[in-house]
Amino acid sequence: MLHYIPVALERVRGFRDIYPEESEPRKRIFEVSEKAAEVFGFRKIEMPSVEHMDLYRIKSGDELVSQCFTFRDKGGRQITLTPEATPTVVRMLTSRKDISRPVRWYSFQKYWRYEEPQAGRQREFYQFNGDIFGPSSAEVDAEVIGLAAFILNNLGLNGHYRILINDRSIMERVLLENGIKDVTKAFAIIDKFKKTDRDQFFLDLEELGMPKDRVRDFCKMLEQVTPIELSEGVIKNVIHYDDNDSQIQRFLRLSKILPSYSPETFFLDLSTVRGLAYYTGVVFEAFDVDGKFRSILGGGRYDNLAQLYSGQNIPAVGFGMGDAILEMLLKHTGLFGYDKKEQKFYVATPDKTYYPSAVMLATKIRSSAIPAHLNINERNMGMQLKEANKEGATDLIVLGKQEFESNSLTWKKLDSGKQISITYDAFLDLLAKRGIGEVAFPDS
RNA sequence: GCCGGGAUGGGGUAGUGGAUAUCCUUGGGGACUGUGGAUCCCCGGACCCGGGUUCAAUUCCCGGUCCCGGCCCCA
Repeated sequence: MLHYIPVALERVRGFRDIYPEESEPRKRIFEVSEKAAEVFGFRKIEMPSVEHMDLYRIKSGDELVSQCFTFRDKGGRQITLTPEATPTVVRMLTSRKDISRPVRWYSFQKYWRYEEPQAGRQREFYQFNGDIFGPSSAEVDAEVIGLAAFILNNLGLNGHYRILINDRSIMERVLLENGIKDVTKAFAIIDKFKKTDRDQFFLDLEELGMPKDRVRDFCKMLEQVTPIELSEGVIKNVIHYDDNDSQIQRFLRLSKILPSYSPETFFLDLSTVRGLAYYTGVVFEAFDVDGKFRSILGGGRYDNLAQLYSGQNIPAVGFGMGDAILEMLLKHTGLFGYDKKEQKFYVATPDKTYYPSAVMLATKIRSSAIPAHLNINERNMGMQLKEANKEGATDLIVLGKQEFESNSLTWKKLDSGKQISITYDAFLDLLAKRGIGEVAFPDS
């Protein structure tokens, strides 16, 4: 007697089952992102699902460490499921000294975080990651940010999102000019600007040393979101610089390049600073235009991280993009579909005696990369027709006694109902000739 | 880790301190042994778990679990 234990079959909290209805549209996210990265010249890397805990202790705070899925291996080492890509990518890069630069790498894999699940946040998620290591020009920044936009545009999201851009090195100077000493702390506060109550925000800034009479103007400045090509006007108002100021010139150059990747997509937003401590230059974040969701992707320049891990000085810029918000946004905008209308055969067998011949035929069709279903149940012809429709077949082949004896096939288009008889060899001929398209139906 | 709201077949739901728990859908089978998505018929399938109150709990109370959302955080 078999007993079943219902409790043991429950899904683990924060993890999700993905059925074909979801998995198929999701496939588009992966295909589009990876294809985009490849046409930009990025090459794919694959990373382990586990790392030594110490890899994250080096650069991250207790927060991240406390969110890790950790365990001890049989040798007592502390191991964790990877919570993010960057440390591993940097580890992989610095442990190989023979790789020529610039290095363009992308990856798209699973990560784990032990935190409370909520909208767009699970304990297991996929993240796309794209980075360029080596040169640190504005052109490199632009290429990475351009890739982010290219992916979203190719998913059909053009006009549904915008990418907010800022530069931390410039912001740092702005803050210093406004009397703030602890810049890191200020970044953390500004990062929450959009969520914080205005009066509280004023107090926080004053506490960090900003004179009372500056606070209001500073706030106004943070509220502005300006098309990136108009950056110069904004920057002139917030900081003193001359023509030899390389940081400023670099950012202005970036703002001239970006619109060529995608017009009306990029905006200067001084309140975008990102919470992470290790960003050193440009930072950026993509949001849906309605502001309904959390950020779709985020990244920036992190020139010091390789130094921290290995002593090597390797400038870097990159971004990460999770699957969850993207999926929510695609659903919201009606773009979460995958109706690839491709040809699909159903091979019906009124008489199971000839089933082996049907298999041979299906194998020929399948070898041409066209899906073919076989009638693997005991069913009468009526049921087989119904099943063919249900499975989304476009074409029906009948292979029974009549066909077998005359060395032919009955071929029916399911949308029009048109039906012909064709010799087996003629069909194979059409199959062999089909190029990229469908197997042509000889319309009389 | 903290806060709020939930939980009835696979999905969506109705309802109840007591009797065979409602309806729709999905799924399986048939009407239909060589040709259509329809229709009709039949079948399967649920009160999250544990404790308490009660003669009696799916219903009321408490705890847990999970789900949804928020906080923290956002690499």
